Amino acid sequence: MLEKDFRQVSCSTCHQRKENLLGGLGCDEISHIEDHKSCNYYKKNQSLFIEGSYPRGVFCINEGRIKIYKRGNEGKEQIIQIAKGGDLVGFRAMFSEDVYKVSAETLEECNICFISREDFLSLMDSNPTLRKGIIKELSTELADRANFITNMAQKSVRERLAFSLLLLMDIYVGEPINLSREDMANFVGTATETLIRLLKDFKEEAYIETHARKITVLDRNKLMSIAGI
Amino acid sequence: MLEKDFRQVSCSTCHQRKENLLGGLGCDEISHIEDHKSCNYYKKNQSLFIEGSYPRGVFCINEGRIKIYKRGNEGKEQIIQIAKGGDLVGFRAMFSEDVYKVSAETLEECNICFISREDFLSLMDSNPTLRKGIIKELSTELADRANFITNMAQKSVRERLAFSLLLLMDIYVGEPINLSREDMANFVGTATETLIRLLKDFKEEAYIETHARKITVLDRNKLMSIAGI
DNA sequence: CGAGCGATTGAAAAGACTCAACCACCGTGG
DNA sequence: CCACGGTGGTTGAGTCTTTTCAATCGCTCG
Repeated sequence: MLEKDFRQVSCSTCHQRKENLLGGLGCDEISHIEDHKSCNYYKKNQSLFIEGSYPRGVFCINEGRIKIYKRGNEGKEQIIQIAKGGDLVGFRAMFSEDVYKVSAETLEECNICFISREDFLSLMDSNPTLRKGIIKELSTELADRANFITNMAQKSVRERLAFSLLLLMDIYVGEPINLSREDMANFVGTATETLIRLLKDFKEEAYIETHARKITVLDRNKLMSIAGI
Repeated sequence: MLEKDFRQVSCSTCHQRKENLLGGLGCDEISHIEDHKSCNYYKKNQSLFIEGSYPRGVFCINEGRIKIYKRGNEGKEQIIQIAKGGDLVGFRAMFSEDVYKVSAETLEECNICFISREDFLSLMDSNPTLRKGIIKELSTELADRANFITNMAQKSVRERLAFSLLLLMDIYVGEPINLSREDMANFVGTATETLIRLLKDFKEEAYIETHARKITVLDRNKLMSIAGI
């Protein structure tokens, strides 16, 4: 269904760009990126980058969703974040001058542009708006992660699931949440079986409904009260 | 013992500054800060800032340790980070143009300088080195927190305790770890009683020794293997 | 010396995980 | 067209870690 979009995207007309961190660029800057970026189609479950490799640039998601995750000692994934169209991904490691500490993989078919490290950094040097946007973004995510840590440490799995479903609603706007049970468990931070049992509870209590793997939230307020918001 | 340091500190001779993010400042910049900063002595358990308030500047710790924490729904603290002499604290919320999402409180007697928001931001505008340092710091902490989240989600309390003790060794260099059991439990993310029981285990297995509340690590390697490093 | 807080211990309960089995759907190849 | 194999989803049962609640201890500070 997305076939029409799976081709070279133009930054100058890209609606995603206008809303994201690159929204404040000038015409000359855009045309420079336009000439230097590459634009690629990704299949489901394809890797963008993996933990331990060196960053070569940033990914600008045009269409599709990707998971950012970290592997624990037993190889189990912990999903840290799910990014969607419009999000910039992979720039953190570039700044820390270190290898990636997380991995990124598509959750569905994606269309993603790539801007090289050099181009992006020089853009940042010359554009204070972009710079401030990046710093603000980093700071906001830092606060999000402090919250994530606190949730992990103090909330029950049931509470975390409610919280996660609310987060996922903002990532799957206007469509049902569509994640494998395993990915969802790795996002909530629990075992797949536990996740399934709790989803069943929520379904029986009519907070959500499911069609195959797809989940629709029916009672947002109730989930908020369970999550403790 | 620290009485001698509890007075006005000079940035130009401050050893902490030379090692931290402000190490790359020029003479004129330093003297400007020198004139505008304030320097304060804090007692133990004093608050630097609390969640929900607006940031008015950054704190530069000259001496002493502070905890950065977030309160969960039941009011329980989750310690996100422990900062020590030389660390800059409280600048993240300044960039996100939002209220603090965490609180900060001294763990012991401290000597802390304060630089106003305006001074710090103008310094950042004019000094690319500082700017890059800040961005790098934010990125590094983001990676640390991804790791923290993964630990919380996947490791047992025993493993997390071993990991936390190793982190604390780097914060209490050359002296025993000195935290209340409750603070330590809130750092590890567990109940105080559970923490105490596990400390007892570690003591019986001779990985650590304790004198009153103070903890000395005896077998670093063993802790590393327990933590899974 | 007494109050009170932090530290410690014990016992019971609860939450979550593991393991094992089963089901359901889907695409493939005969 | 259908049997087959495989993956992902679901369920059950038992176990174990961790929490909770309650009680005691011990030290420090007025």
